[in-house]
Amino acid sequence: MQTSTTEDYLKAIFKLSGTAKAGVSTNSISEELSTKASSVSDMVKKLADKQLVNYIKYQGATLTKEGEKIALMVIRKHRLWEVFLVEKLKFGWDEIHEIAEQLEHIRSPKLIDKLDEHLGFPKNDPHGDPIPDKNGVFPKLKIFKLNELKIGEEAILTGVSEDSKEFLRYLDGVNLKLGSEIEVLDFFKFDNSIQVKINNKTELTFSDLVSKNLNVSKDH
Amino acid sequence: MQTSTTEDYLKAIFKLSGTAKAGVSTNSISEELSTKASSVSDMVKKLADKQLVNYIKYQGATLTKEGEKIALMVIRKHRLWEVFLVEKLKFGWDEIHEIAEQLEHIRSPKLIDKLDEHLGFPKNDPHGDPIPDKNGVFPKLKIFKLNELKIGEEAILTGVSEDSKEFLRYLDGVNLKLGSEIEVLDFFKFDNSIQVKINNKTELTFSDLVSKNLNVSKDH
DNA sequence: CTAGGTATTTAGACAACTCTAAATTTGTTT
DNA sequence: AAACAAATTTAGAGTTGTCTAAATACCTAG
Repeated sequence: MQTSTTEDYLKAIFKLSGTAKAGVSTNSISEELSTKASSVSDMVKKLADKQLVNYIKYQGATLTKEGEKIALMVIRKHRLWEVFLVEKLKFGWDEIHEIAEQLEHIRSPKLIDKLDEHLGFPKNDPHGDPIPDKNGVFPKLKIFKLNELKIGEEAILTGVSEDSKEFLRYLDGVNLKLGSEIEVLDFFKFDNSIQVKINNKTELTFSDLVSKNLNVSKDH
Repeated sequence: MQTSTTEDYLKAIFKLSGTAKAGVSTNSISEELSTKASSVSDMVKKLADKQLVNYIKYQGATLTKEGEKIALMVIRKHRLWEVFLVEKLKFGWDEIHEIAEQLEHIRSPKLIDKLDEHLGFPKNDPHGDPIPDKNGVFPKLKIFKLNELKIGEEAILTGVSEDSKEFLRYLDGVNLKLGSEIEVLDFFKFDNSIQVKINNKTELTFSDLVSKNLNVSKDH
């Protein structure tokens, strides 16, 4: 059975593997986990001993099948707990991350399956990120950035990339929620701002920065 | 901020303080926590450094005000999570202890208050044990053993002393639940068995062993 | 009141993880 | 290709909590 530190490392490596296919660098892991590179070096060696990562000195780490499986289960737990915190306990989007960081390490397969059921088998967490199923499969529906849409297209908000408190509060302020419908009315090339209509009611304009951080899926 | 090991020690000392007013012995703590006496000796010294227990060599430990406060909060969390597991996730009585042992260490005051609210501010956990309120106050209502009642008295089941799986399954089998009403019909001195009527419907006889392990409170 | 057994504490070591400081590798730049 | 900077690894040590084995204190029976 692995410790919660092990789970944190695997999760970090999984997250950082997203973009690059090469090994994840020691430095990037240390940054992700707020530790020192030397600690990472040590730990990654130990994870390799346990067959959870592949590691070649100076060339970074990748997850093994087993390591990836564990990472996916931790992510599943994290996201399901986030749904619980928002849907059942009425927490705000911006308060749940640190609590879920703790809850994700609770060990009980039965617990997580019952939680999943209790929540109605949600497909996405409150940030719109997909929740792996019990076999570790992601229900991937294609996600766009709002600024990638064309004029006239409609989409629904499925998540945000940036999750600083300020940003989430701003969204709350303009009454934009997960599942809100967004229609692209116009696009201003000179500053890349975008004019939208929300839920067929409110018209407003987002800066480039905002629209880049809104994840949407096209309205079937 | 204390580690979860610290919380385990404080909880154990609190539990063991229940009966005796003298210091809790090293040996009893080591038994309660399944560690060695030498480890306890070490740890208790450290807890004393942190002002969480009073400790005199060879005379055992007692909780300080601060130590007791922490112990009560851990117990509060443990019992609230137990209620959650049974009421919301539909776990059986006999499956929840080890999961709650993990959940009790989640650190977030806001979480536990919201959970309390979500559950409707329960006064007792699924075993009938009282849940300390957010100030650490126990809602103590007097609890009797079933075999302490007199013929003709009525009471409701508030908990069990013995919580082995076998015992809990037995109770399930005879459809006895928390809150069930129990009326004492007769008492047989020769083997101390007791005849009762449950919920004004079913009549049955409990052995001495069973009735000793059923905690009830008198029906107002 | 003393011998012997039990409870407790000390001493020394280990496992998991962390850090700082120093050494080494890699890769870039001229 | 040499030299420098950045990234990475190694060495050595600290923390928390655990253990075994040995030493010590306590207590009770004779």
